[in-house]
Amino acid sequence: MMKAAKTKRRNAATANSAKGRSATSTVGATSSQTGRVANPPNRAARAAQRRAAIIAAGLDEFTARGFAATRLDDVAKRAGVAKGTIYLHFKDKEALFQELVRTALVPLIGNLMTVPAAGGSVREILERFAETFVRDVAGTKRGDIVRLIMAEGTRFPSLADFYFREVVSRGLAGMRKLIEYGIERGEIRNARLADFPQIVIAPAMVAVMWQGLFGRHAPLDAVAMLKVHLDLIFGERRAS
Amino acid sequence: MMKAAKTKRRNAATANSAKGRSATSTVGATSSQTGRVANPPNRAARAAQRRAAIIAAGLDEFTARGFAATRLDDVAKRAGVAKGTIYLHFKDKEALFQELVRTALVPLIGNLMTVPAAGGSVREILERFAETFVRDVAGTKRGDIVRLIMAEGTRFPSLADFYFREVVSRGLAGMRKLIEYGIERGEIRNARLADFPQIVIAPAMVAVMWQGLFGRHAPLDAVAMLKVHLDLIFGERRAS
Amino acid sequence: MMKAAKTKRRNAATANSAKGRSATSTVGATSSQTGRVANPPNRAARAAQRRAAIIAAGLDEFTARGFAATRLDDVAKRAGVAKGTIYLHFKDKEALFQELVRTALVPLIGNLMTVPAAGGSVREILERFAETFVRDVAGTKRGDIVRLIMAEGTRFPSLADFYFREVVSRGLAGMRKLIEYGIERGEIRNARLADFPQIVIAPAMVAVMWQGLFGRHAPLDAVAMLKVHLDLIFGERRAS
Amino acid sequence: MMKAAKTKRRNAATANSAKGRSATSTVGATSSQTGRVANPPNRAARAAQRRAAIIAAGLDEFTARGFAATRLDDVAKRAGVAKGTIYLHFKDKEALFQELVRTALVPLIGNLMTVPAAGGSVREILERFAETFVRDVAGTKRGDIVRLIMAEGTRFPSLADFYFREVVSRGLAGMRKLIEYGIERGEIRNARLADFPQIVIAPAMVAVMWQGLFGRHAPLDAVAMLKVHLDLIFGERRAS
DNA sequence: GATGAATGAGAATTCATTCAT
DNA sequence: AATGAATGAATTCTCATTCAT
Repeated sequence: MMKAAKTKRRNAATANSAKGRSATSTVGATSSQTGRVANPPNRAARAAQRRAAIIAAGLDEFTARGFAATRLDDVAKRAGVAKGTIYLHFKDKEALFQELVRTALVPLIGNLMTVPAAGGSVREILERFAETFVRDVAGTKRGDIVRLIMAEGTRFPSLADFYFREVVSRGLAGMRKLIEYGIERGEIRNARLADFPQIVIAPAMVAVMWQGLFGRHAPLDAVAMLKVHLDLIFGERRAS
Repeated sequence: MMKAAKTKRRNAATANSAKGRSATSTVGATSSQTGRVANPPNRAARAAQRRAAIIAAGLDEFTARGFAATRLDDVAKRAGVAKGTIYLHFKDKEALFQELVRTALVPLIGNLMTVPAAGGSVREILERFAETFVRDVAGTKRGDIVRLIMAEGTRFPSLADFYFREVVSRGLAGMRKLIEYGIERGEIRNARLADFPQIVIAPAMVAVMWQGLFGRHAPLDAVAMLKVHLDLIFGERRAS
Repeated sequence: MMKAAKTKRRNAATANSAKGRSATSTVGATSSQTGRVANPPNRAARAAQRRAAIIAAGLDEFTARGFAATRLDDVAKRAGVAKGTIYLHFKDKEALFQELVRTALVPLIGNLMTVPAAGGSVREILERFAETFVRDVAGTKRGDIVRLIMAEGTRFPSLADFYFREVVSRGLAGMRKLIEYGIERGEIRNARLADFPQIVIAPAMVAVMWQGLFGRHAPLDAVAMLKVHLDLIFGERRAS
Repeated sequence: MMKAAKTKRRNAATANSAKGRSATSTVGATSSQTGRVANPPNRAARAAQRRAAIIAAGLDEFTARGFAATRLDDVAKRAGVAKGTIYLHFKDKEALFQELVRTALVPLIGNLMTVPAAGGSVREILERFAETFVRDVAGTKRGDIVRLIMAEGTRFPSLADFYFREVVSRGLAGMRKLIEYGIERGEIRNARLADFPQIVIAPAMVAVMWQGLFGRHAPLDAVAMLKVHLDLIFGERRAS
C-alpha cells in the first residue's frame, strides 16, 4: 500500500557528480576526454576527490534512507564511481557510514564553537546563534545528519558516543559557559539554568526534528520560536 | 519431483513464547473456559493473543533495529509463532510496522489527554505532566516509539502524517489551551508562548532522545530539568 | 510487467456451491438451521456432493493456471469448502489433480464412442462428429482439459498414459474402424489412411489448441475447416 | 550485530558448467584473444556466453517442468552460474522465460521461411518440408518449445500473441501462398484449402504433441503419416 | 588504481499440509 | 466430518563484498 524506501532512483544520480569532480574542484579541470589523463591533478588529489564524492553521495543516501536501506550501488552511482571503488576507500558499508557521519559532524562542531566567539551581550550572542542555527542546520542537510544520528544512534553505539563526545558534550559545555557568563552579567536570573544547558538547546533540536518530519505540511517559524524561548530565559524584551 | 510430507511439526513453539508475551501483555493467566491447560481461551481470543504477541515482539525488534534491519524471522521467534503466522495477521512487513506503531501510539495519546484533566494551577498541572512523562515515556518503550518515528518518519510519510495528526497536533492543541489558561490566570506572563507550545514540550522531547542515546553513559535528571524549565516559564518559585 | 497467474479472485467462488448441496439434491431438504441435522440427506450423499464440488472447482483452477500455479486455497474457496476438507477426499494436491483429470476425461470418452454409433455414410458420421466436437469440445471446458493434458502430460507420465490408454488409443481404434468401413464402402479411396487415423483427428486437435490460444484475437471457423478437411478425405462434394 | 566477511568464495562454480553448456551451445572452444586459459574471451563475449548458457539452461528446465515449477536455482546450477547472475541479465523469472521463448522461436521462424524457398513442385516442396520438420522439430528441443507455448500460452498472453504474430500467422501466410500456387499449377484441386492452411499443418502439430507425450510408449512414424496426408491433398501418387 | 561482473548468504513471502477444536 | 489457524519448507529476489581484467 505505501511502498516506502523502494524508490528506484537509478538516474538523476550522476547529475551532480559526472565523475564526482564538479562539486568540489573546478580546479585545473581543463579537459580530459579522449586520452587517459591529459591533465592529471596528481594521484593523491584525484583519490581525495573521489573519496569526498563518495562521502557526499553517501551522506545523501544515508540521510534519505537510513543505514540498512541504503544501497552501496546507489552511493556509487551518485558519486560517479564504480561500486568496487568504495572498497578502495572504506573497509565496508559500516566504515563508510561511520566515517561519513564523523566527517559531516566536524563542520557542525566548528560552527558551534565559532558563533559565540563574537562579542556582545549573551542575549545577542544566543540570538545570533539561533539565526545561524536555523539557517544552517534546521531543514538543511546538516539537520539531516542530526536526525540520522538520532535514528541510527542506538544501532551504532560508537557513533552515539562519538557524537556525544565531540558535539553534545562540547556544545553543552560551551553553552554552560555562556549561561554562567549571562548569570554573572545579570542577564540570566535563574542560576539553575547552568545545570541544564539542554534547556537552551531544546527548542532548536525540536525545530530540526520538526522541519525534517512535518516541515512540508506544517511549516514552523523556527526563528520566531527560538526568540520567544530566549524571552523566557532572559525575561521579555521591551522593544522587539 | 513432487514434494510431499515435509512439515515436521514440533510443538516447541509455545515454549519461548512467554518471554515474548510477558513484557507487554499484562493479560496474564487469569481465566480458562474450556479446560485443558492453564490458559487456553477460545479461538478468537487465541488469535487476538497471537496478534498482540506479534505486535509486542515487533515493537521490540523495530525499536531496537529500525524497520529495514528487522527480520520477521526474529519477530516470529520472539512472538513464539511461526514465520507464516505473521502473514495471517498482517499483509507484509510494512503493514505490521505501521499498524504496530499506530497501536503503540494510542495509549500515548490517551495519556497525553488525561493528565491535564486534573485540576489545580497550570504550573501544578504541568509539573504533574512532567513527572508522568518522565516516568512513563522517557527511557521506556514508549519513548522508543517516539524515537522510532523520528528515525523512520521520513521513509514512511503516512506514519509521520498519522503521528502528526493524532499525537503532535492534538498534543500541541491541548498544550496551547493550557498556556492560554495560564496566561488568563496570570500565571504565564509571556503571551507569545501560546504561539509556540512546542517550547513547553521541547525539553521533554530532548529528554526522550537523551535517555535513548546517551542515557547509559550520561544519565540526565529529567525531572529536575523539566522543573527548571517550568521555572523559566512561570517565573522562579520561592519555595521548592 | 506482465504479472500472469496472480489473479487474486477471492470472491464469486462460493456462488455455485452454497454449502455444495443445491446442485444435486433438492431432495427432502426442508430445514436444518439451528439443530444439528434435522434432515440429513444421508452422510454419503453429502460427502459425494462435496467431492464433486471440489473436483469441479479444481478443474476450473487447474485448467486456468496449470498444476503448479494452482492454489488449493482457491480451489477450496471456489468449491465452498474449507481447505482441510480437500484432504478428507484426496491424499494431496497431485491426487486431486490426477483424479480430477481422469474424472473429466470419462465423458469425453463416452462422447467419442457414442457419436459414430448413429448410422449413415461414413462421411455423414464424420460430419456429425465434427459438429459435435466443435460444439462440445473446442473452446469449451472439455477442450481445456485436453490442453491441460498437453501442458502437464510430461510432468505426470501416469496421466499421459491414462489419457493415451483411455482416450487416444480407443479413439484412434474407433476412428480406424470407421475408416476401414469407409474404404470398404468405397467412400474413402486412400487405403493407407487406416494406418494413420491421427490424420482425421488432427485438424480437430488444432482447432482445440487454436481456440484456447488464439481464439480471442483470431477466431477460427472450425466447422468449416473440418468440412474442407473431410473433402480432402472423401473427395470434394458436388452440392454444398 | 553487523554481518561482515561472509562470502565464502569457492571456485568450483565453473566445474559443472560444461554439462550445462555443451548440450545447447555449439559455440565451443574455438578461439582465444587475450590469452590465459583455453577459452577466455573478452568481457563482453564472456557475458554473452553466460547469458546464452542461462537461456539454454532455462529452456531445458522450463520445457521439462513448466514455468511455475521451474526453480531458478536449478537453472543457475545447470547454467553453471550463481543465482544472482541470472538477475544480472534478466529482470526476473518471467523476463527470462519470455525472452527465452522468443529467442528459441527465432530459428523456428527462420527455418519455416527458408525450406519452401527451394524450387520444384508444391508437392515436392511440402514433402521436403515434412521431412525437415520431423527431423528438426518433432521430438526435439524445438518441439518442446512449441509444446511449452501450448502449455503456458494461456497464462502469458503476450507470449501467445508473440507466437501467433511471429510464427503462426507468418507460417500460415507462407503456407497459403504455397497452396494458392499449387492450385494455380493444378496440383491441388480443392480451392478451399487456401482458406485453411491449418489443415496442411495439423498432422505436423499432432506429430509434435504425440512425440512429446506418447512417443516413448507408442512411437509414431511421422514422416509416413505426413506423406499419407499429402496424398489426401494432392491425390494419391502412382509410384511410391 | 578502477572497474563492474559475479557471487551467494540472507530476507520476504507463499502455500501445501497438518491438527486442535 | 468439517474447519481454518498454524506451520515451516521452499522459492524468488536483493545486495554487500570480492576479484579478474
